[in-house]
Amino acid sequence: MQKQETLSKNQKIILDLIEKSDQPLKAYSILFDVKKKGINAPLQVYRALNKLVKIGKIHKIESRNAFIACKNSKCQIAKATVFSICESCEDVTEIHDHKLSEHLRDFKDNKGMKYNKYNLEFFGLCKKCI
Amino acid sequence: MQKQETLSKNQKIILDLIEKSDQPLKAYSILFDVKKKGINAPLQVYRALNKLVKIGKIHKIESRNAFIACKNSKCQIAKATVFSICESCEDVTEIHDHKLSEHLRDFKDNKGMKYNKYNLEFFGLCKKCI
DNA sequence: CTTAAATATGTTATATTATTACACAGCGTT
DNA sequence: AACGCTGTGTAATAATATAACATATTTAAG
Ligand SMILES: [Zn+2]
Ligand SMILES: [Zn+2]
Ligand SMILES: [Zn+2]
Ligand SMILES: [Zn+2]
Repeated sequence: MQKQETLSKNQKIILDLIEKSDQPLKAYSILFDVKKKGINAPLQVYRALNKLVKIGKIHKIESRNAFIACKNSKCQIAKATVFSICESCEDVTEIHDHKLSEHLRDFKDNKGMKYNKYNLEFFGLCKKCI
Repeated sequence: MQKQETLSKNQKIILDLIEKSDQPLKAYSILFDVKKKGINAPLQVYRALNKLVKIGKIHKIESRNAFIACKNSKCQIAKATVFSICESCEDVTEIHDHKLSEHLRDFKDNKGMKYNKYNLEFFGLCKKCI
């Protein structure tokens, strides 16, 4: 809650909207929804989104070009994200699995690369859609 | 090599191009390069790309909207991809790590979801860029 | 061999996603 | 006051991807 206070007007408006949705929102759908609040241009949305991603308040679902709020209060994990995505209903859930996180955090390739971030997306069918 | 034979003309042209590059190519850069071969429209490129992704000859790097050839001869793993991406020079490498693959293959969430695919992207700095 | 289904092609137009460029405002530091 | 930093507003445009339609080619079945 400490960073929340420092958000700007546009950032707050857009974060509020994303947090109210339990599913990912697309940039232009966000734009449509916030026009009534005086945000008129794509760039205003993208600027806020970029900032919110950067500080870990939201995550981008890369395979869907959509943005979802992070529910994890201790989210220093903007840099370590795992999602499950239903390919039928498009339901997206953020996964927090300690064991999996450990494995990913500790992963070393054989090229001497230094990792500071990862994003993992699982695809399949959710309970409802099986 | 058995599936290669069944590729169509456009699919072959585009796969050849991608295989000659060791780095991911973007759709419109592919389009530019294959114009001399009579492929004139984005849709012709995207159709070939979609097919090649589907049969595992290439993979899409989701965070970059780019396509890279799969070098793994036994690539039934179109549905289980891991990449390392250098955020400085944008070098991309496909990772085949047995242990990691096992963990990902065996991963079960607590929602009863049935996975059939995953994509993992590691970000950081490669040896050259550190 | 004929027919039907499935796959691929070519073309035009359009939708969707994202950034560049420019002008300026507010705030804290020096 | 001058500067750096972050944010805003606006217009224009770039980059990525798909819809819709007409036609051709390959494959599989009858
Ligand atoms: Zn999160
Ligand atoms: Zn579902
Ligand atoms: Zn591969
Ligand atoms: Zn590098």
